[in-house]
Amino acid sequence: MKTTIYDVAEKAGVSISTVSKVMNDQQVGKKSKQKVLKVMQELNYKPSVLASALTGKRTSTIGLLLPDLANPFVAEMARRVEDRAHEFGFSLVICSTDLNPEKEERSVSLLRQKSVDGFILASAFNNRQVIADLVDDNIPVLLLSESHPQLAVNSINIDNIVGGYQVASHLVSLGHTRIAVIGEDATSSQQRINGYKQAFQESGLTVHEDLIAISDSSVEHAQLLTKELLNHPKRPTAIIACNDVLAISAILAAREMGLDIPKDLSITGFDNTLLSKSCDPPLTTVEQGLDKMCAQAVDLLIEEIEGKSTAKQRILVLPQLIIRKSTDFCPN
Amino acid sequence: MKTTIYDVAEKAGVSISTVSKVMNDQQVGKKSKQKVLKVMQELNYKPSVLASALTGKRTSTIGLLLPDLANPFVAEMARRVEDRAHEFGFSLVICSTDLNPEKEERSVSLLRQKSVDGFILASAFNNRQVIADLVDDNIPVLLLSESHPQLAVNSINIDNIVGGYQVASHLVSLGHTRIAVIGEDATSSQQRINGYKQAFQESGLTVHEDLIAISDSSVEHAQLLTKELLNHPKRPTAIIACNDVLAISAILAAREMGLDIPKDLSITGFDNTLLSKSCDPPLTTVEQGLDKMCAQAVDLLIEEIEGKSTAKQRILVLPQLIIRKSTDFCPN
DNA sequence: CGAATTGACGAAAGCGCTTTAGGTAAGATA
DNA sequence: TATCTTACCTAAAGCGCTTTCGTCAATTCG
Repeated sequence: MKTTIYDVAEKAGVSISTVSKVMNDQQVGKKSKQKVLKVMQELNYKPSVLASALTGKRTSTIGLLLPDLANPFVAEMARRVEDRAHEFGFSLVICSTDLNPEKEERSVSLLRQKSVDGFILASAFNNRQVIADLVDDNIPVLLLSESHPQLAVNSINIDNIVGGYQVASHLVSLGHTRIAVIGEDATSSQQRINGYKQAFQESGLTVHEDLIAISDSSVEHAQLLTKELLNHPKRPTAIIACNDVLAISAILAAREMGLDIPKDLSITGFDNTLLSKSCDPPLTTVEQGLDKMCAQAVDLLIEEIEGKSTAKQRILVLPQLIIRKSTDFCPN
Repeated sequence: MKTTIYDVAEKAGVSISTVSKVMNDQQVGKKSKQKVLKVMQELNYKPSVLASALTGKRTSTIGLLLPDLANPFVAEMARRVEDRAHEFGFSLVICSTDLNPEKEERSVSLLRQKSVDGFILASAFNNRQVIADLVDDNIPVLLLSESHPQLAVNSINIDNIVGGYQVASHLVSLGHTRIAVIGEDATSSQQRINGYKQAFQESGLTVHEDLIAISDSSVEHAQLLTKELLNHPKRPTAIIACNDVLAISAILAAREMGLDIPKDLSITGFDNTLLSKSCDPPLTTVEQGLDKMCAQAVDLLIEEIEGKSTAKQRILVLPQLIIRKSTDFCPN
């Protein structure tokens, strides 16, 4: 039998209200307070979050929704969010959505039943209606590394357009003109692609829409798409992948076709994950200030949860190009 | 204001007990049942997990503790556990412990306050006392990919000995007789090394203890050790690394010494991570059957949570050798 | 046709906590 | 001494749900 507030009250010879007040730092006589604290110690009493949440207090739990926890970049983000959340005594319930709008809805609905205090939607979240409902119902939400400009929601993001622009400019400066892109069905990919297009246009190059492919984020599919891109009558000399995992898939596919990276084909990633350093060759990629972003995200959400927040914010962080060995001059 | 069971009851013209019974599939007259269901629909009523848990039901939440969510291998595990848990309507609260016994304790304590239904301790968990307490308090626990033979706890693991044996046998069958090993200071490495020794003895080969090195798991140290091993007066023709990261470090080190993999030196990994496919050359390694392990883990834990479980089990899963390009016949 | 059985339903207690309203004893005021 | 304040503390209601128990009407049987 778990020890309850009643056990403490009885053993300390006070009423449960007094015990409750001690726990919540409300006015209590010094003597009673000491006694109660001592008994709590002795009984190793831990109040039930369930019960206290039922009476209107927080659960100190936040729901973290992300596309796929198995994606190293996403996992890294989750870890950082987790650390910051723990600092405030919050825990994380994590759900992978696979970018599937129904899963997204189910997860949010489930977590709402479990009374999480707020949500962080990280990396990508497609079901806009669900977000809107959350906002309507006054449940704190924050978009991390994902944006829905239509919605009045706190969000914190890297500037994906700049990121795409940086990568594309880098390749262009190496002499590439036929550059393929492989992205995911997510806003961030779209924005990165837009940046790429801008860089192209600025350099007076034409964008070939048939060199832009959208993967469903499985490794197999990405490889398939890569091969298709490389079989294009006028084979591209570089591929911009919208994240590191896609980039690695592309490397594998290219290698299977007998191509040397970066001699025959330059490939760039995005996110600067662990993978990008340890793969062969190490990836040229884009670093997001993940650490700061995640911390800020948690801070902002918790502020909103605790009702201290002012107006909604939309924060943009600037990315940074990291040049490694997967890009080289355009062959011939 | 969230809609509660009272709202439903009132609108349906029945008592809250009837509504509750409908939700819990207890005997209720057909007419009332239809009516209640309809009203629940209309009001989009979702019962509060908090409230129902307070009256003795499950929270349908399990605590997943792991060393570091940012580690891709661990994250992959987490994802699989998550998927299986979701199938049963359970969610996951995830905590990284960094193998720090105090963090381990804090996390468990916090999650207990939040009334999770059970715990999965994955990959590694050092604070044995905490596990013992959990067992004493009859809270379901399961060790995944980690074992504490002293404790009567459900656990599920790969058979590391067999894994080591498979790898060593493979190399022996390729004609190698001087095989070095590089592992970490962990039970799993020890067991893998034992398997290697068994394979050697069975083949009538002698184990040279001076060809076994233990790395502190930093990439640099692993490379240093590799070089030392390769500078041994009688240079080994193969290296067994106890995980993929170590294997890749070894590859890099060997390459720096001008050796060709696998012509001059065969190298094997362990875990069959993404890395092992994407590195050059792709690693011969050992697949753990993660998918099945994780699913089984969840199944077992939930059985225990629902009280359907019989005795505690200790399950060993057999690993599978994956032969890629990093191993070849013994030179000369 | 009366008695016994059965099924449907609701009143109410209880889960562990917070919070409000109110009571009591001690000290302050005059 | 009589009246007012404070300072502490508690009883009790309430959060949203489950569950036990009792009531009542419909059904069955002798």
